[in-house]
Amino acid sequence: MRKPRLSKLELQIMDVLWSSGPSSIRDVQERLPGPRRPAYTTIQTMVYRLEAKKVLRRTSKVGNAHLFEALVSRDAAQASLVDDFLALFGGRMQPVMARLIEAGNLSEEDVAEAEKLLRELRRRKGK
Amino acid sequence: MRKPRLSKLELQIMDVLWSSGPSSIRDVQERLPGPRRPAYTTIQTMVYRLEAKKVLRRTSKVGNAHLFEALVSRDAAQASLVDDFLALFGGRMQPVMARLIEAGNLSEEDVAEAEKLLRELRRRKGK
DNA sequence: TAGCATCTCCTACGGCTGTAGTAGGATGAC
DNA sequence: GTCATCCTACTACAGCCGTAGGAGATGCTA
Repeated sequence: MRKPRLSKLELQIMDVLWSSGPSSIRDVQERLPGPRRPAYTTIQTMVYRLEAKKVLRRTSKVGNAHLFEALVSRDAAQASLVDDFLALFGGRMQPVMARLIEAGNLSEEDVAEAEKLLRELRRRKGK
Repeated sequence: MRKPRLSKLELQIMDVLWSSGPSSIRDVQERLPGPRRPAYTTIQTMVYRLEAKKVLRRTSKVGNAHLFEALVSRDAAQASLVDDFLALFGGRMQPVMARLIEAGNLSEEDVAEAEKLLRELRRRKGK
């Protein structure tokens, strides 16, 4: 599976598919967040392009409307996102963490959670 | 100061200015990493655009070459980067951390460092 | 001062993203 | 059956990014 490289709007669209399963264009458009929601045909264009990129595909029809489902997992897409992001920082985590903490985005609970995950991972690997 | 929103190449260019101080276009082009380095005029175009966006400015001349210096700090640029990145995850840190750890990007040292930073921040704020 | 190297400034273009309109086919309600 | 509604498929366009070439000015060197 190749790297997806999805934009913000593309991710929002995929989020609907990941959360709600196979959906029509209308479904996607209506479930998009915020008051400044793009027009129906805007979503349609993006969905068609995602289809061309094999990020999603048509499955079945309901009435004359197509349903679309994700071909790329949320995990895979997020992994690409993280990779690209890290590359911007030269792959070094430390400045990233520093920025996250200074911006107040990273709480003590987050760090505690991270530690727990790390311990689990080590245990799994060590075994 | 507005949000910079710099692309990968723009960041690489700014990195030279942040690291080396005022530089000519030739300087920037030669200090760019990797074997697939863009042409001189490509860098020039990007620099001109960064100038139009007020991310950098001309300072002086050496011979007939202009020197350019950063108007936006590395910290500010990185902060924007982090903000945009977090927005893609809905602002929730937990999935981000999980992905970082699973990808093996986040080491125990990184987490320890994060804790230290958090403690410092708490101390500074608490006082 | 003649010539070469270097730099500036302008122009161009293809790809991607976000935006949306239009034409026409299908569906459903009456 | 007819009409409004909904959906599809296609087309268009502007902005940004990466890419770079060409024309002409400037500066260095012999």
